[in-house]
Amino acid sequence: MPPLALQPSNGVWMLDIQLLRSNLEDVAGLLAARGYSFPIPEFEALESDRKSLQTHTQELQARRNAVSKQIGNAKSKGEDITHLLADVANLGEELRLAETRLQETQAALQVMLLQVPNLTHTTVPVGHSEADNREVRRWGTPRVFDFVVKDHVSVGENLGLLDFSTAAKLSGARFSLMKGPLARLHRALAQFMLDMHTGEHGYMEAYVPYLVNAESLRGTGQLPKFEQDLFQVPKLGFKMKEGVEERALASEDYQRGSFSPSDESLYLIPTSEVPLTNIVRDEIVALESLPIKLTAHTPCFRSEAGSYGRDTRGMIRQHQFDKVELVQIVHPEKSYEALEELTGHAEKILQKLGLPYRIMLLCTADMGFSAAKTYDIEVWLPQQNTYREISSCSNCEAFQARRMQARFRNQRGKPELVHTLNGSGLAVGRTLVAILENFQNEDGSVSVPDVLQPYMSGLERLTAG
RNA sequence: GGAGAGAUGGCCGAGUGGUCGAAGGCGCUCCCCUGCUAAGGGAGUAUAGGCUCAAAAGGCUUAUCGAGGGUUCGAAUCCCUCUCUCUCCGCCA
Repeated sequence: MPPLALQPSNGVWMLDIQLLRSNLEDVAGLLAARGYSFPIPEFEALESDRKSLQTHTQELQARRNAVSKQIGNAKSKGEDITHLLADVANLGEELRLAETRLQETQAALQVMLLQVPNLTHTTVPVGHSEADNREVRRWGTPRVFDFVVKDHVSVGENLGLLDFSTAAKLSGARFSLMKGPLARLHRALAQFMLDMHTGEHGYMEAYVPYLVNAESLRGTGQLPKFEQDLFQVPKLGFKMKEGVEERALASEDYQRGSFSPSDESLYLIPTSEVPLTNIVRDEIVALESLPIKLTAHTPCFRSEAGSYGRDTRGMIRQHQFDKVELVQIVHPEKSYEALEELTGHAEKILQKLGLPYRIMLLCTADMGFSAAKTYDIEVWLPQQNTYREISSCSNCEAFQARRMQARFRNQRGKPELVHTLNGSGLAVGRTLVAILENFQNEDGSVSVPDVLQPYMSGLERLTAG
């Protein structure tokens, strides 16, 4: 294996490193509430190593810089410099050693800290499982059926518009094939959502890459911890890549250690939150440009390695699904306001479609890695006789911003981390499931929600044939 | 895929081994002068980290000229690898 590039010395920290140093116990307590046990002794040991190594290294660097400056001066005056050179004879080796050890310690610290999830907001209920999530409100009344309701798989397959066995032939389990008016309804949903968010809610539509690099995934928090959930794509063809590496490995420069290979893979996006949010990575945006509100309709790809056995039937849990995403980049003081607003934007879609739902405030145990506070929107599924997640709206506060170094210039003209939010507005596949189940008729047809009919050339029902 | 050129601070742009975190210009901020829709003069103006300090201020210090590595007492400058941008040719939805 060629040597991997080490992290930059001023690394990407996940929590505010200052906060961690000064309030270690408090932070660990908050993390414990969300089920993460922070390794305090290991951290303290690494941190104290870091401190002494860094001080020592910088002293050596300062000495080297001073002597080098003297040498420069002496030389320009034509003075003898041999005694100066003797001065720093051993400095080089000592410095090299110190730098290496510092880098290793920084890297170890970074590996540890990149695993640490965000701190939760004070309004988040402490809990141990999803059972402790708190229902905030409900909208709509579930329809009363006077016939036996079918699940979306039966509805779709009976119409001949949904075909899982062919999808399995093409790709394997957890893929779906939609046909005819059902495929169109799926497309109509995405169009409708985008039109609402751009036309009514003030988001700018974006078309984004579906393959992103590791930096982007690190920025939004999917890497390094959740690589197993992602589909990875080698950047170069294997053959080409091998050729390049063989040549490189044989080269004199590699032998000397001055070769750095580009072995970066790309990853299929698990959500367009990744490309949308990373738009501001390594940027300092103007105060006046906030809030930045972005939306995109993209496919999302998840390998979901850990979840086999759950929702095996139907379109609920797929390796590929479409989603319309909402992202906001906001001033830190406005982010909780923005979370309510963004959640409302997602709700509006369900209201327009006429699908009953409830809003759940997730408890500490059930939240995503990067989130400080999350509302899940759950849509009513009559066949399951329950509400199922269709959207997740989160305020990540400065967590992603810190990883991304995404900042704005505050009123004093100083860079400050932005806050980032994201939410599904909505998951298109699951919305389609909800429509198939809630709008099914006794004869097996499915009514098209009023707001979607204009996108379907006025079609009012999905019927067999 | 082939050939070539490039990447420097908010922007433009100089800088081929030393006192360069980086000339000059633009922009921006503050001050002065002048006074009518302008101009002139002066000062300031990167980011991140560490140590110090009760804290702020301040002080000391380190790193950063696309990224990583190498050579050197010393690298924006020399060498290597990678990434990206641009121009021309080819190919292509």
